[in-house]
Amino acid sequence: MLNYFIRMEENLVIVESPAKAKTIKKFLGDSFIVKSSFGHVRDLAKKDLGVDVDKNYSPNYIISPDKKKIVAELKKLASKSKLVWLASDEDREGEAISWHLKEVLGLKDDKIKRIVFHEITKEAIQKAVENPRNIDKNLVNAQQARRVLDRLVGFNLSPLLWRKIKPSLSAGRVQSVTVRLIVEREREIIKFKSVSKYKVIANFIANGKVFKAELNYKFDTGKEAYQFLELCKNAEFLVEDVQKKPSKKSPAPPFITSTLQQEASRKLKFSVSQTMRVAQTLYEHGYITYMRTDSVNLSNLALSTAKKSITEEFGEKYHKSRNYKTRSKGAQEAHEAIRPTFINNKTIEGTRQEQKLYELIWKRTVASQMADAELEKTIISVKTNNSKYKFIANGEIIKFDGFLKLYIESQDDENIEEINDMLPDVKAGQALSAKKIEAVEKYSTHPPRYTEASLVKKLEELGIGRPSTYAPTISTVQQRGYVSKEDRNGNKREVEVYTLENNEIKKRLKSENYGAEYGKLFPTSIGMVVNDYLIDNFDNIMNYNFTARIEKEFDEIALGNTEWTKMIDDFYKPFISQIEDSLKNTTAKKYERLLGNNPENGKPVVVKVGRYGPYVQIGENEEEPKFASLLKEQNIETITLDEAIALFRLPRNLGQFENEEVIVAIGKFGPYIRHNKKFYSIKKPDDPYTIEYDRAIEIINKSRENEKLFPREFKDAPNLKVLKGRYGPYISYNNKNYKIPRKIDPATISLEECWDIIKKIDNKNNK
DNA sequence: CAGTGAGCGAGCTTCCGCTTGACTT
Repeated sequence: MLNYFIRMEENLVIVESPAKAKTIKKFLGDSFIVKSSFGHVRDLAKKDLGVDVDKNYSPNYIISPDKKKIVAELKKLASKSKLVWLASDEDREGEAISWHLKEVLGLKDDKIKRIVFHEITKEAIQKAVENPRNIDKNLVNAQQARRVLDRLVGFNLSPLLWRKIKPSLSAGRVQSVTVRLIVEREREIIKFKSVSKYKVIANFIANGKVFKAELNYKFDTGKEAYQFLELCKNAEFLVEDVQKKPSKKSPAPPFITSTLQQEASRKLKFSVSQTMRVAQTLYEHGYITYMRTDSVNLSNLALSTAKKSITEEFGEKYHKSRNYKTRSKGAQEAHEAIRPTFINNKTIEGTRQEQKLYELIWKRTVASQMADAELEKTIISVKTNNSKYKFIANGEIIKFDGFLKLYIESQDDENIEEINDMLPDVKAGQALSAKKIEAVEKYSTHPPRYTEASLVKKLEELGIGRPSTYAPTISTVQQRGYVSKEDRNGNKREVEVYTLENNEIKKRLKSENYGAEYGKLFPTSIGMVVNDYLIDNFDNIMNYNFTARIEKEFDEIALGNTEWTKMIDDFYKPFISQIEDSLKNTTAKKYERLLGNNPENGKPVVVKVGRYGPYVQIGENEEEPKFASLLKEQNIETITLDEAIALFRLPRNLGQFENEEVIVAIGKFGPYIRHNKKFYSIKKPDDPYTIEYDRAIEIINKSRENEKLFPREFKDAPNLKVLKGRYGPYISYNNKNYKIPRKIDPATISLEECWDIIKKIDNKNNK
């Protein structure tokens, strides 16, 4: 068929991912060996800057330590092959991977062929093999510029922070702007003042049907709302206008990395990293296409199988072929959208999580090829004879469900308007009677804090970061202590409700929860300090458009219009003088805030940020000021005087037990009792501020008894033991270990439960 | 990992993007 198929093993094909290698092997026959490089094989040396800024930014590349083995293997195979096909992805990073491979394997130009394909089908691969090209050095240079710039920024800014703020901190083009987003959102929330307004909803009756309509005005006070209801007592309600409008909804495009992360978060409550882990498994099993992509493109094969699948299951009317266009900034489109490899497989074998994520991908992919939903929207406006305000009723009915049969995209927005499904058939001029009219006090809500997934959405909109880095970036900013993912208990408040019913107005108070947060990203005190320092001194790099701007310059390099070293030089010269200037002339603002005076002794209470993080100090310029660290969930910008003083109520010394002191305090992992160098955690409903001596001893004794239980043995199973180890409780059986799930208490676990766990884990491993 | 907050200074930390293991509990 092809000239290259001459002798066994004359061709070596190198791709980036081993799963891809496996698939391609099937399409290519015996004369091709297909191997993977596992991504980049070389990177800038890490021990210093890795770039010689005095020698025209010459990069010092070394083979990454974890790639030494694979490089040696590839070298050996390459030397035995006649041709080496470099088949890494068709984008900036992929081109660079091919070039680095050519360099480290010492390959001459006439021994390599550069090929690319966007989908893994026999046709696409054959076409690629028939159309080889050379390595695009301009594109490689664009990658070198990207790499070198990130290194110059990161390895100059970070040491500056070590000097000015605290060791081991970090800064970079992506992470620092990520932290900025979270800090600025938090400050908006701190500034936000919630106000309440009165929203009026009427339940009208027409043609024997009840429907809801909202007043087109919200009252500022309960008094005004009350006065309006008074007017409604004897009012006539007339239909002023009825509008009917056809409308339609279209399905969302197939998944890319960021949208998969968002939907898995909203629909399945997966964290961003969890989504990627599960998707990786699906990919490795061949169930889905590659999961790190920014392309919404579907292969022709996928389009035709989706069509077949939809027509067979729902009928021809439900199918509509669609090609989506990628709209995100800086997309490089080396892959397809994330879709099932075989669209006729509705379900797969695997863990519950794998099945759920697969089902989500399947539905989204198929729905994207389905017909629009056809709706009819109705708006009825109702006027009264003694007020200028009007009631508006919104109705929406589905005339044809189309893609909605399969998939509805979730929204982040929590304030969804009330919409009637079917409205009664009323005519202009028709009189209505009001069954009930209610004015409810509604508080405005602050801008929402970011979740991991909504942060990814924002980063993608700004063109910052890549599909392969969203999850790692989120974990980096948390590891550095700039951001933490937390839950917050809400508070209760009472809202006023005025109800007009049977010509009588009643007032009542309704209690509601507000301010509860789940899995939201909060900036830490140190995150805020570092952010402010960077914005003060490096506003260019901290600008949300910085990445977009340099991306344009990388594009010029890729087109061959700019020398990459020239672009870097233009950036570096002013940047390094900013760095030198900051080293000499700046100090990070010492954060200090006076909260007030301690009511007990009148001494000033101040929040500060020190070497070990944020703390409160009582008494200044004294021989012995008192210190206390802020709790994990407290922030220097929001802590109050009362909260600060409460910190000094701990540690508490409850007295002596067995000749050792019993101390209660709050540590890194929450409240604890310390006794004789051992720690016992205090769990709710016990409270470290109020717990008494007797109860503390009880906790110590209970924990001791609990310890005595281990190792637990069962007389019916001599080679089975329940143990507690470094990573938590586990079962040891026939020299194999099995983790005990968190929801099962190892102190009371039964033998049957042990067998269950063993069976489940063994089954999973055998698959 | 459990209690620090002065200052000195050895030696360490750090970036973004491409990809999976090896961890075993």
